[in-house]
Amino acid sequence: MAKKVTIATVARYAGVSRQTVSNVLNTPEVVREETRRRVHEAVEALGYRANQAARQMRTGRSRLIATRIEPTRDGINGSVLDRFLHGLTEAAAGSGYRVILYTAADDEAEIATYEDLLGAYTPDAFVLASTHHGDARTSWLAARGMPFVTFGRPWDALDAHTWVDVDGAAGTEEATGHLLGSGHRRVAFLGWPEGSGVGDDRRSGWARAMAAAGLDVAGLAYVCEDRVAEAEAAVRGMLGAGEPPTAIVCASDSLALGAFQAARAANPDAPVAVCGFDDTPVARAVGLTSVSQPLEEAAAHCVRLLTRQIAGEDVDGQNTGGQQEDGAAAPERVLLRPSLVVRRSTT
Amino acid sequence: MAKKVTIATVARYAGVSRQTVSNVLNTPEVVREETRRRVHEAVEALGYRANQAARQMRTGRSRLIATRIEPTRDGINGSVLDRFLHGLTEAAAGSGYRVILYTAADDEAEIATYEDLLGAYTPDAFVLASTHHGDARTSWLAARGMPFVTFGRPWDALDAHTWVDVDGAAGTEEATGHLLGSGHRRVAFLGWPEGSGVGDDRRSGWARAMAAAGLDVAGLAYVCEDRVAEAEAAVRGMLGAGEPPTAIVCASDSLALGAFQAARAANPDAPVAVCGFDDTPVARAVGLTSVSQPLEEAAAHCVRLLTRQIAGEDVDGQNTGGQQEDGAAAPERVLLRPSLVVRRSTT
DNA sequence: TCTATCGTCTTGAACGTTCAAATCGCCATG
DNA sequence: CATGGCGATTTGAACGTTCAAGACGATAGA
Repeated sequence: MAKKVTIATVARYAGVSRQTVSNVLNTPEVVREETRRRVHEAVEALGYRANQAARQMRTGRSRLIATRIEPTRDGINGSVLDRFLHGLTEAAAGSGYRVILYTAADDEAEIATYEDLLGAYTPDAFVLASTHHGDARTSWLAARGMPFVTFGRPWDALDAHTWVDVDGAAGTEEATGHLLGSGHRRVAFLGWPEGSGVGDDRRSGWARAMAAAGLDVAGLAYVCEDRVAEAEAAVRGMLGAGEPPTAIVCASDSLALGAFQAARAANPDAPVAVCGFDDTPVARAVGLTSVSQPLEEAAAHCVRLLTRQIAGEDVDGQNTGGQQEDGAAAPERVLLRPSLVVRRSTT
Repeated sequence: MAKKVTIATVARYAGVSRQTVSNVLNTPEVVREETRRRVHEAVEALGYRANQAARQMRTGRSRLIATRIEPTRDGINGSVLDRFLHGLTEAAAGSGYRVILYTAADDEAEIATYEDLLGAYTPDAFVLASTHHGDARTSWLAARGMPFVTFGRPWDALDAHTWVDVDGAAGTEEATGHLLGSGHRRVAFLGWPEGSGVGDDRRSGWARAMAAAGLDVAGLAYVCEDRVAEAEAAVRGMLGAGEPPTAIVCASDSLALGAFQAARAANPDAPVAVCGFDDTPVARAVGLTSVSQPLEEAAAHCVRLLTRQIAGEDVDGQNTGGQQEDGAAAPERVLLRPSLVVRRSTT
């Protein structure tokens, strides 16, 4: 059972003091090159790794990023957050951070978890997904000066805090444009009931594209809950009515799958074109055209913005009040453009 | 900015010493009831939370469970591990543990990550999924005496270490039995190429059920890669041949979806019955009968077995060699029974 | 030559917790 | 009445790291 290798072990091996080893690892520029080399050799030879707990004790930094893992949703779109989580873990590791998970049934429970986590593991930052109107979590964290980033806009006030999001409207706009380019004129939109930021945003992209083409959208906007069966029923009704659309842009792959099934049932040979959102495995499997979010990129931005916030905390006194010359004080926003993956459901 | 609340703050507030506070929290039985009450009040009033880093320094325990998050697979079945991960996070929280994530491209990279993690964050245990023949990770961890559990059997030697798994064979057996009960006689199996533990296991359940019913399986076992398109092609061929099956049990929902599409295309009015595995969102959405794994339960068992291993470590010297009266030394195995979710694809 | 400065390295202290040992009062036992 | 033991609590030390301050020799400026 090999004894634990501490900084003292390395120091003895290299014939220097503890602090010199620490300096080699944290502030190499203050130590002579030859010494640095010797210490590195010792670290290598002994397989030394800085103990995170001890480091945290002294510095107050845990190099941990906390985020919530959601219960699998009904729908098909759950996989989006999982891909994001994977991207986050990778990006974090690239910056020397690890991701620690928690669950919470609702916002209130989540805030209780914050208190727990902050007391015990003291993560350096939080990543919040699934933002919504009147989100209580962000203000709680902001009030405590905790660094955090949301993946998803704060739908109430865009400049409230740092966030990363994907431009859903641009996605549906591109999808609609793609259909218009194929000759479609009656392009419908199947979305969620009004009031959800994400849903309303996606609808607006469709409306914008239609308007730009000089087309009337009256009677072409449909609404239902985010479930396959409901979408299927809705589209069945839509196609049986007087002047049915020839293409449908959907707010999610769940809706799109339902629409796709209804379309094929109504006319197996030349079904109505259907376009989904999120490019989930199902869309790939079924051959559904869909809007794809750059999740890995979004996750990388989250980590980048967080590390910047954390670093900014160190020089706290300077940022508040003075000229924000370095811009570290102003919350940053990143809006990424999704891309359209064209498959056979729109050809 | 409220000062940090430490054990010393609580001690002063309650008029006792540090150690007494520590005792109230860790070994309440040694402290007088009245004192205990006073300390609890102080903890409550000040919102005290034990600092994990400091605790870890002293005890060597981090109360962290490390597990890997996989890159999203091609298929549809990725959601299985995500549900498991969610269950794991919840179960861990229930036992006072948190889940910390890492990624790794392959086994070798994963082992490198172990060294990193063990040096820095020193998790108390690991949970490994996606076990396979000749898994190098388990022996590495075992050699270092690291507590770990795999979700998935060690396919080489069942008694090698502690594991939790779902009885895939029982699942396909039940699915096959369900189809036989509906009057089907020519029930085919569509699985993965031989050599994967999971796949071979699932095939064996089907074979068992067929044998029990006295049916011949010659020419009824099909094989293809785990992709929707390939399954679709395979089943198209199958149904065009001389004596086609009337029902197909599949090793995954990906395969089942492909089979389902081919079946409906071949005969929209009375398609061949199809049964999948994993009860993924897609199966739910499309109406595919599927075998459902009790993932939350599996995760809970993992945590239970881990905490037991961790606790067993403390009395290390006693367990080795002596009579294993308490059984803590022998690796435990848990095999859970999946359940069949019947939907319209088999009626 | 004396002092100041710089580069390099070392020493003591502290972070918050728990372990091990010591203290103290009290009661039972010989 | 001395001794021992027990229950309840306190005190000192240690975990491994980094910060703050200091030491030491060499070089430069007055």
